[in-house]
Amino acid sequence: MTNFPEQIREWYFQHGRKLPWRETKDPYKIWISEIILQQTRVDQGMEYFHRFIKAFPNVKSLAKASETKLMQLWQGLGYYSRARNLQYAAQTIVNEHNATIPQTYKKIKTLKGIGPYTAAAIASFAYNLPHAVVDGNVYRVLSRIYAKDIPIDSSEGEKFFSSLANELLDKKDPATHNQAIMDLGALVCKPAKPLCGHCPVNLLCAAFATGTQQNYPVKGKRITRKIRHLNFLVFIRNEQIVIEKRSGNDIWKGLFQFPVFESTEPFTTALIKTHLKTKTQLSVEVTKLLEKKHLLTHQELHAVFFRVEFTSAKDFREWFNTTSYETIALNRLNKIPFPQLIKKNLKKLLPPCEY
DNA sequence: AAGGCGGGGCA
DNA sequence: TGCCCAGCCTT
Repeated sequence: MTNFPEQIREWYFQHGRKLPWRETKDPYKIWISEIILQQTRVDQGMEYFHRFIKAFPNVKSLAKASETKLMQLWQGLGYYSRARNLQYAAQTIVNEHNATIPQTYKKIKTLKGIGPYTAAAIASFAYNLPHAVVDGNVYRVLSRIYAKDIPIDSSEGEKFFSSLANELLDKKDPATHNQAIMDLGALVCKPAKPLCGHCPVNLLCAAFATGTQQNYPVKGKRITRKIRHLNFLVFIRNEQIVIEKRSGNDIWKGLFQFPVFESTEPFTTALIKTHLKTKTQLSVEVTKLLEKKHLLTHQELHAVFFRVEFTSAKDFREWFNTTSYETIALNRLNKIPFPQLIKKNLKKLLPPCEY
């Protein structure tokens, strides 16, 4: 296996991807790209990267950004805690590191949102330090080459593949080596239908030798989807619509939504009406606008949108003043960061209007 | 050690 | 539909 690094290095120079964050040694840009690319495909993250760097070209501008602006730039990318942690880390860098990104693996890893993978990525790409990256690509490549049955999502697996990756690492050029093994995973050693005929290390691969590529990597945990029923209430008055910001330890933290009631069973229009009457002591008209099933990795959301109308403006004001909701003009809705579930259905939910 | 966190692409 | 993606944080 001694020539593994040479083989993938050679292959990388010929077939590797040209990516904007590879054209620079600026640790800030590399950091941003790595956070965006956590659990995110390169294609999906590309535009976000450009917009983000344009809006926040350096650590200081990111540190002092408004939360809304931040979430707006992240809107649609998912895993929103990444954005909040990113800003938290930027503030740490400004306050404790003189606005300079730390230059050792250990110090980099103490920053919020930076784990073993991202610390190794920044350390190697920006400073050429000898730390092997271990991401989904690396797990797949190494587990196939060695036909290793240890589940990659166990602590034993993490330890095994991390130390293996570091043994194989080309210490003379860690940056290129790390890029090479990840590109090999992304372009050739793909999850389904790997292109083993084009693989520079197929003769070293135990899985290829036995035709068992599909058996690797081995995973232990199963994903189960939790079913939730979200009943969104659409209140509109005088070209204003009621919204609220999501908080707590739940999905979409920091994004906005319409007032919502969650239920264990589907809610009907009548149930919503009763529910509101108990809660507000006021009578309202309720009409169902739209039903949508929305899948997340770990949750199956059944969303129903209801239009709610108070019989009088006075009632609306009295009710509204007892809540912690906000209102926003309909024509300013595009400034508000919403989850994709809401963003994608705005046109169907609202009266014709310029948004 | 386990569970939670988005959204999109692909077979 | 299920799996995967340049993973990490909290409990």
